[in-house]
Amino acid sequence: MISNNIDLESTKKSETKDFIRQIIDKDIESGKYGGRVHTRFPPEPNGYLHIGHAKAIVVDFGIAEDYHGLTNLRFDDTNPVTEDVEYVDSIQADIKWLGYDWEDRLYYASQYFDKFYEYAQELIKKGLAYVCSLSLDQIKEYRGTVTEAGKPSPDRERPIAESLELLEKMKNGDFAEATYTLRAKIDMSHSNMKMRDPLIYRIKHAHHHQTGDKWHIYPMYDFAHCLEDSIEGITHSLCTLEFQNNRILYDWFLDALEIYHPQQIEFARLNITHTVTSKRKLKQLVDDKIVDGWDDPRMPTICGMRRRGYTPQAVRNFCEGVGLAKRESTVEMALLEYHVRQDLNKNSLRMMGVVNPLKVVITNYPEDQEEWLEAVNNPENPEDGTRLVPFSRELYIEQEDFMEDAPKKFFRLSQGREVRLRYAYFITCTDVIKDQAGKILELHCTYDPETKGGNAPDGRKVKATMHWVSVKHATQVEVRMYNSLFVEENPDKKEEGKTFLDYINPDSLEINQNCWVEPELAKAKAEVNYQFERIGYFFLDSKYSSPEKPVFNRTVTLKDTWAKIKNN
RNA sequence: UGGGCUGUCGUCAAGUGGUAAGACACAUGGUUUUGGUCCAUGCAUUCCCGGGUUCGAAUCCUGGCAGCCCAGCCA
Repeated sequence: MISNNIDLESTKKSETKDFIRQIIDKDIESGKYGGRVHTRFPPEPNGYLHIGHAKAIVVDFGIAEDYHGLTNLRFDDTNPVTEDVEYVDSIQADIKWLGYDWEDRLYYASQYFDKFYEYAQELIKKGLAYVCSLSLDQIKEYRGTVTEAGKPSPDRERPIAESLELLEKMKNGDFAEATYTLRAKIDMSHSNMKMRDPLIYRIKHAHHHQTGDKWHIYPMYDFAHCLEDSIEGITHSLCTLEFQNNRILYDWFLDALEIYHPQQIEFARLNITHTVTSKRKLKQLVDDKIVDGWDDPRMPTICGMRRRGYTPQAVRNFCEGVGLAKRESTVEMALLEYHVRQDLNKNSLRMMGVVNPLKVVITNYPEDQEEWLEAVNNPENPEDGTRLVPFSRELYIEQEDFMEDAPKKFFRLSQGREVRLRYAYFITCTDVIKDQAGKILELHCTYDPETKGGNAPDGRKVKATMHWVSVKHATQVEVRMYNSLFVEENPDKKEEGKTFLDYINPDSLEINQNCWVEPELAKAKAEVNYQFERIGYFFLDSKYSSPEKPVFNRTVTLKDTWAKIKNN
């Protein structure tokens, strides 16, 4: 009885809702939108999606899903000079990869351009907008500052008919860029700068990837976005904190036009330590060839994470795990890695591969003999079955797994010490063979035939189990180890004269050419996550790997308790 | 500086007047043919600071302080 109550209580607490879901609960209760929940994900097609967008996607699609609502994918393509179809394709691919579906609701802001134009005319007719002839610099000057009120444009009281006519000419391409703008007539002394007669249209003689050369004027964000949401019947327009100042305008346009009015709700964007997510900075990493492209496995882009071997489920779990609130925050990279490991532990195939080989000769094992030993593919999922791994006289083990004059806490191989080779035998190191310079060339060991499979009939124990591959049967592969791109938690931290590029980690990529894997791994498939036992999770590189020369990306390391002990 | 928003463990984050959830990280033990996984335990006498209201305050009032956003014909 008592424990039941405790369970109930703890369940309830762990399910507390974020502030947006609380708002939606209230809206549903009050019948605000007839119980509907309809969100949208509105990227501008001017760059690749990154982990920050992933959170927005999980928020937009996830919330709608929770309430059995809908989510539209809408390209907010109101500025043709920065946008490109290249991005509309990649963005769709990335959202699909994350596992979300907008069904037939793919929209473009540009498909509403005619409607926007009508709304603009209506605003003029209501005396709420005017065509302004101020130059760029003048507009800036007339706007005032945060502490000083602005002053009205000389065109502010332009007759309605004249504004209408001028707007028509702007639309037809009769004027040069930057000669005229359409502005909302609001309040030049408003304490919120956004309200000081914001621009509605600007002239751009630009080719648009969707509408071609039809338009010579393009709408500004504040005018367009609320209308897009209104036209699509969005209920909750979720966006990031920096738009808080814009909400007043969002509401103003919809009220002025007296049309369907969704509500904008802002939440904090996702920041992660040891990386950057600004479009400009990511682009610079690509342009300066610091990384291998937008999909470099070190990039926080969705395509980068995909190439590295992160799974959609891990990324989604992470995004859900970071929470949804209004406070600016930076999540530790460790949390992302935790979710990646969590997913991969359940869903990866265990294999054996040696990254830094050290040759071992089993001196009492017959030279011409080989055995194929059964190994479990995934102890977390018996359905993944077993495979056979070849064993023979000459093996490779990991250099790190042998130490001369080993300390007490080192459990692995050393002279005179016995360890287990996973799924194979107990071996004992008898001799260390070195060259004249004292460099270790190989190890001589003996094996105990009684311990086949890894258990001693006499019940004796060993402290370590090590991975290995048979030299004769091994395939050489390339393995790429990735470390964080930046050495500083916050690459944007301001030290005098430094930029984020000064905190690039010189060791963010280590390429190992001389790695050896078991036969099953030599046949590794693309898009499958593997665990190299005791090392980490790996994924075939989509760019450089080939059947002749497999290239593996390290997705993430295994947690390494020994590394901690060693470093103390 | 005018306005908008935010300050709860190292990092996220619940909490909505009844005596500080949870996760990651960290630490310590146990299990283990991966020093992985898993399991157990510990980890904020205190919520940016000061004053007030109250039997009772992270929650209410008040005065400070700190951080972020806004002065693109970007979104």
